[in-house]
Amino acid sequence: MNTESVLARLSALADKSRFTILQIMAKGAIGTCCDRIEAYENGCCVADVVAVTGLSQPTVSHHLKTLEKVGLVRKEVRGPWTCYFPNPEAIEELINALRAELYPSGKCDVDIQGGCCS
Amino acid sequence: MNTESVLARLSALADKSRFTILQIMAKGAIGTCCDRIEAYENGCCVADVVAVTGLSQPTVSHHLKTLEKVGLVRKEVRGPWTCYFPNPEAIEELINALRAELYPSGKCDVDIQGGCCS
DNA sequence: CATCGATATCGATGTTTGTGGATATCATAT
DNA sequence: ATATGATATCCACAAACATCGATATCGATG
Repeated sequence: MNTESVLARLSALADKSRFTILQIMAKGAIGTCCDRIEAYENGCCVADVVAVTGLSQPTVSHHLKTLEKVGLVRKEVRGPWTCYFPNPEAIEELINALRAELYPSGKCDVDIQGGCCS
Repeated sequence: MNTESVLARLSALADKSRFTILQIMAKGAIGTCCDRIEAYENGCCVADVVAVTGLSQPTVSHHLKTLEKVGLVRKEVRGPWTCYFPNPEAIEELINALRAELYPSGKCDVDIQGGCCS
């Protein structure tokens, strides 16, 4: 995972609305109106998120698109509904990247232009 | 860790400049100009970050303050220098929170107002 | 106490982005 | 084909924020 992707996922997660969407997906908090999503799938359609969050439909569509673009959710059209499903692997990748990039005493792979005295 | 703190840390991490600052701290990429920081401490003073990133001094001070406010770095005044040190525990806490909040099939602790059909 | 180096704060600016109303698109059923 | 429900896109607006020049504050030193 390159730094750009890490930053994109962090930005996607850092918004309250999007974080809430992922939470309710993860917790199975949505009794979906879409008759093509099984409970174990932890998925939801756009209207579900609108109902639970109180956000407008365009806003929800926009957030889901953002989450999909960075790989945090997977999109699947099922009949008239567009269904979204969480992608735990993306979170795991992000966690691994954070550990690799931000934990002290790793080898230096940053371009150093020298300290202020060099 | 409450959701508010998680979002604050994610926002702090999601900025390219701040992420870079944490990277160069973690990797020990700074040959510091401050004579009171030992190499093993992975710390740096403000001027070091200015030199390495090319950002202005006010911008660097602002970013370091942001990082400190959310607990990602620790601040310590040593003589004429203000030194900053990474705090790996904050990242670990964040990782644990992400796993707890966003991994599917946990118990639901989100306030549900019902799906769109309820 | 006066000066100097280091950092923090202030104020302004330009960009990004979250939001929602209006509208278009898409899939399905009749 | 036409209508209807579901979602995506377009557009505009407002709030948040990254950035930096100017200035203030703070610590050390002579």
